[in-house]
Amino acid sequence: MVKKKYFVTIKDVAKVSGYSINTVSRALGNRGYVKRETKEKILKVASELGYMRNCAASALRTKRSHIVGVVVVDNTNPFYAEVIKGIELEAKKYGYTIILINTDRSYENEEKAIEILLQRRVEGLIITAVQTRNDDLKRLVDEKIPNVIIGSKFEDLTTNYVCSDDEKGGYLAAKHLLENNHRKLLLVNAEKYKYAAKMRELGVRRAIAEAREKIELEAIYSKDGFDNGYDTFVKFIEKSKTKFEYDGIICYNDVYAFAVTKALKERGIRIPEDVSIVGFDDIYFSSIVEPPLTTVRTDKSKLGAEAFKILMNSIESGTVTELKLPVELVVRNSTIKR
Amino acid sequence: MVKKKYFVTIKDVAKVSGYSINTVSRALGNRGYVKRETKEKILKVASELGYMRNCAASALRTKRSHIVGVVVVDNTNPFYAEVIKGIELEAKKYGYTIILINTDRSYENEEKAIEILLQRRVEGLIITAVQTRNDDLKRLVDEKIPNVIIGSKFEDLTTNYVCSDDEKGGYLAAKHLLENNHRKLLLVNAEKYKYAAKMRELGVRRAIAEAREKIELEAIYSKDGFDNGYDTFVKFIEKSKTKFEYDGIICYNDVYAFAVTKALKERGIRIPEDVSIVGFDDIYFSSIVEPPLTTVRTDKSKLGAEAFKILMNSIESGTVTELKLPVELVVRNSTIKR
DNA sequence: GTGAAAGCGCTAACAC
DNA sequence: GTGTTAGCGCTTTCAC
Repeated sequence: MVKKKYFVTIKDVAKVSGYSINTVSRALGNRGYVKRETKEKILKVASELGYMRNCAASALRTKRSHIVGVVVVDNTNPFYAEVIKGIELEAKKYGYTIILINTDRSYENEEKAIEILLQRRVEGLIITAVQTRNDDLKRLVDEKIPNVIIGSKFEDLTTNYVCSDDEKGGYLAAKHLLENNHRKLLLVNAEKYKYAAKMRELGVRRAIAEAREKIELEAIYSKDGFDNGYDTFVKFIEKSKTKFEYDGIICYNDVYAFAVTKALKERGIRIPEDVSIVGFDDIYFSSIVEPPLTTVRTDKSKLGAEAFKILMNSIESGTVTELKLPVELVVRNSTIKR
Repeated sequence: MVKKKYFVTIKDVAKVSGYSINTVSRALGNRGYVKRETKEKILKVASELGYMRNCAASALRTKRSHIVGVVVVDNTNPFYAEVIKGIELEAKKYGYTIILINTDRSYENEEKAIEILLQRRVEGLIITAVQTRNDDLKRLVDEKIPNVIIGSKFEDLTTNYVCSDDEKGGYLAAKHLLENNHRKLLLVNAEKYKYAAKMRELGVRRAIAEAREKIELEAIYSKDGFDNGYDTFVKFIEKSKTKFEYDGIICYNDVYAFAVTKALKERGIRIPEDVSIVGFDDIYFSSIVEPPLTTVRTDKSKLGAEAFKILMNSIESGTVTELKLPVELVVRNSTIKR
């Protein structure tokens, strides 16, 4: 057995300093009236003894854990990774820490994650939802447990939301291609049940509807991830026996764009000479790949930071906020004028 | 003020079920003797009332928080992201959760992170160290707080370590180039104070020492990250007025390799025709970029999972473990026979 | 098998 | 300003 480390308690500090437990508690907690020199003496003793406050104990007493739960689909996804970073950094400023749980895209895991976090008495939850079901989230809302959903929205659920302006993003992507004389577009979208997929497609279609000329648009839908995107796209282009005829492809996100790029390159189709590609998110690697990817930039760490702030507000004052962060088109070399 | 949510306690369950607090506790905790039907009754009441155990309370009582602290340099770095995922997944299996803190490469932040986590009474810490100083880690070891260090090693610190076989990796990378008739090598390494950088270079030099022919090797050192790697490399090649003359480049990791690739492409130097490039880590994007990167694969999520298991052992039995995970050369198209 | 009582480390209410 | 007391929700002796 490892030699158990015993921590110094305020009781120890009280004994050594000669003050009562209570006075020590107040001195250490910067709260209530304590004579300045008393406080200094206590602080000195505390630091000499190596006192370290026990958060579990004070959480139990005050009913505030200063922990928030963060539930994401996959922390290795560059998008979520940035979001997490934003949350963590902001939380630090408020004296909060985060417990992170991955759901790996499974509703059951999401449910379990929430359960675990509630047992830990997190003060609130920030969730990037799996989106296949949302009973677990409904329950959160019903039980008035502060939460904010990042990146999606449920019509049947009134709660805090933070997302990017996906519709606008889709619009900008399509507009960019149209302005550069693309006429046959392909949308490689994520599955339709996803809120962001729906909104991005809506934006794309709005841009097309606004166009004076006749624009062709085809849409295909793929499960998440590079491999799924690749497979879906390859199947699609191999099904149509004719030569690849689109002059512009809008992808659900940058990872999809990488997958599409790979498939095209393998078939000798050049980017951007033969076909332009637009991504979404502007993850780190999008500026590095060849050709650098034109994409709709979302502010991922801000998404996280804002989510945290909104959560704090919700905890303090029960406010309900829906925030839509602006997006921005970043033109690089994967698109060209036709 | 938000309507405070009150949680059901075992006291409530006791009152409703008619049993004592204690019996309820035992029934719920699967511990001690409880008659089967009593237990069933209690479980039923608990679930009806929506009872949810308060971890903070039991942690206070049992002195086991079932939380481990995870301190990383940057959770968005694809390498660390995978490590975190490995830790989190393994922790879940053991009924543990993780609190994540980024240090952003600052020793002060690392120190603060550890302090915060100890206040939360985590049972142990898993740390990817900043490596510029290690007094904070020494203190952990001195105070017998279970910890494991991932990816580096301090000669003056006896504790648990998990890392990849960096020396072997460097060796494999260099060997691969040598076997393919490369004769003028460049090593674009990380800063020398980093353990992994040192070991990888050692491996590279061992391979060269074993070679029968005369091999030229130059080494340059760069701070971490794509931009730093790019700047350092560009400065290096622009300093030497002559034409770029290396036929093989070994990079500290894949991100460095991407940076080098970019700089070379911009100068019309072709990969692999003019120069071969080898990376390290095999992060997700290495197989996607053009050309797909030859690299030394490390098992990142396993690094995390093993670290967690070792931490558990250390907590339970005070064992001290040093684990070196095997690496493997993944040959792709960025290297070629000369 | 079950219950009563004490206490983990801390904070809050109320005396003094 | 400071001390006394009670109690957060749980587990752990130790009776019965």
